[in-house]
Amino acid sequence: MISIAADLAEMHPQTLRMYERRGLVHPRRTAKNTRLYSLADVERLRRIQELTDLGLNLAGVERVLRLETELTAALDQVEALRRELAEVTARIRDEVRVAERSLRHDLVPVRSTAVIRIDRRDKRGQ
Amino acid sequence: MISIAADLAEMHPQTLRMYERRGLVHPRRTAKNTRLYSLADVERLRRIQELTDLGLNLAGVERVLRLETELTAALDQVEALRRELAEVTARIRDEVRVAERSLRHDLVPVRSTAVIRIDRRDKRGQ
DNA sequence: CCAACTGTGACGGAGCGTCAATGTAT
DNA sequence: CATACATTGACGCTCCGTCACAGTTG
Repeated sequence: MISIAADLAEMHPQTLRMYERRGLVHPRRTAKNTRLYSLADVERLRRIQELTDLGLNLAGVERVLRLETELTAALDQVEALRRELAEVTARIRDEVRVAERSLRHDLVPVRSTAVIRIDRRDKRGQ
Repeated sequence: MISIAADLAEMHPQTLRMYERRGLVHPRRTAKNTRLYSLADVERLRRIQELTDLGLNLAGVERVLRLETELTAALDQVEALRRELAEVTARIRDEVRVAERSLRHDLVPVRSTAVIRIDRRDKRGQ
């Protein structure tokens, strides 16, 4: 299995063994100690090659890979929070509109203070 | 100025010059071409030393530093969004409470539908 | 003239990829 | 027996930190 993984990643098998020894990849092992590389492993190997081609050290590659995962996680979190915030603001706007309409229609003889207050919040919320 | 910077960073002046040539640090220059290191530069030098002590390549150091700034920016953004979201939810809760109170106090003979609708939103909002 | 800066060139150690040798299982 | 895997040792190449030398400036 290491030969085809090396072929897919365009690297020497020895290099793959070295990377495993350094803890950069963790291929599965068969019962008879043969390395088994998953497609994710091969993909990681290609990523390692990109970084080493840029002149990166193996230690640097390791740290960069870890930082990249942290960064993508943080960016995903930013995206999720953005969506949540947009959803909440949209909901409050609908909320205000519904409340306003119900007040206007159902409670015609109301004192105008409550309605005015809600209107101001709506503008500020944008 | 390079000598005291090297002393503060516990590195050889030649190393500092090399780092500048590689673009890792950008010390200011005096009129007569002498390097001037700010405290931020020295701090960056110490960070570089930490990474190289971990076995990092210079290319790796460069990339790691860039990734770290991106990561901290993303984390700061996460923090800001979190705060904003908390603020918005808190404001909508106050909003509902104020509206509810004004309805209860000012408009006693109201049809109860509007009040009930607002109450449900408040619980869901948590 | 000395001290400290600038630059460039060279040397030694370490990391890394590859090759070679040897052993084992299919 | 041939093939593919495993491990280990050794060889070059490059990177990097340091030293050495030469030129400027205060």
